[in-house]
Amino acid sequence: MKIGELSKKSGCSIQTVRFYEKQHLFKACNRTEGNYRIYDASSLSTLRFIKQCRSLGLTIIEIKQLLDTKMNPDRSCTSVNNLIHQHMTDVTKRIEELNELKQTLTDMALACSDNRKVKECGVLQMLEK
Amino acid sequence: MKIGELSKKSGCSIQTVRFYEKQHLFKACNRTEGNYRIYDASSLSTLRFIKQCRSLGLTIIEIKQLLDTKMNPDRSCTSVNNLIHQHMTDVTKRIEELNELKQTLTDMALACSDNRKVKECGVLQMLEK
DNA sequence: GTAAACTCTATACCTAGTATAGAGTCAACA
DNA sequence: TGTTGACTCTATACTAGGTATAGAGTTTAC
Repeated sequence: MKIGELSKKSGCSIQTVRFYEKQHLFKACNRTEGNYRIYDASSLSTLRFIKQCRSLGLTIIEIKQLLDTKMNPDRSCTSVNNLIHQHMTDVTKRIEELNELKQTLTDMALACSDNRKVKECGVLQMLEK
Repeated sequence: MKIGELSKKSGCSIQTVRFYEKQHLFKACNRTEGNYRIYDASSLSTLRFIKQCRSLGLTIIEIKQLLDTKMNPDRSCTSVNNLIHQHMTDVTKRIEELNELKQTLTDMALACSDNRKVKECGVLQMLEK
């Protein structure tokens, strides 16, 4: 199949597919005589794998490592587990940070109301500190 | 004071200060004969205001709007309140997304353990789907 | 006088794409 | 056979919010 079909089936845009190729994440198996990229079913499943990883927030470098790891089915999968655990830690930390931020924003919102003037604005006063 | 002192007092790096200037967020009041930027106490408080806003996750454009608003002390501060409320909505949404992501990662981590081989890896199997 | 510390501009780089421009390719239809 | 439209190609620029140089000039202290 050509890139347009792959794009539709995978849900990645054409530019994204070409971008992944430039990042050495994912390569077309062949080209036509007119220089069009050609993909097969396994290209599609790799691209779906990549998409799934991206939706988890894994970076391109991490996905590259996972794809490398998949090339050696008999090795230990410890690095995969470590990656997921580390990522969970990061996400947990980020959630905590955002919860603190939300609290600050809530306090800030309570400090003012509409119908005030800029010079009396409780939000701006909090931002001065 | 010169940029190094401002940087230390504000906690923003020198490059960041110059970057904000290039973004028309913040300008040195003067230059020395040798073309060094000169700042005063009000520069410092503005920069602290900017830093505070950034720590809340406001964008540079939003901060620019806030700084503009502050120039007109007698106008209504409704836009400031709206900005904070919108930002709270965004943060809340992001927290929800990250909580879902965390759940997915947790399920994934449970699907495998160390001491398995890549071809048996529960994480990789989940990523294939 | 000179060495160290500081500052200047300009440019490139980062992530993960997105959005063009301008050219080439291919299939269908008249 | 010509041509129209859909598709694809490469290359480049842009996004946000900085960070990190290179190479030059300035200031300060000894």
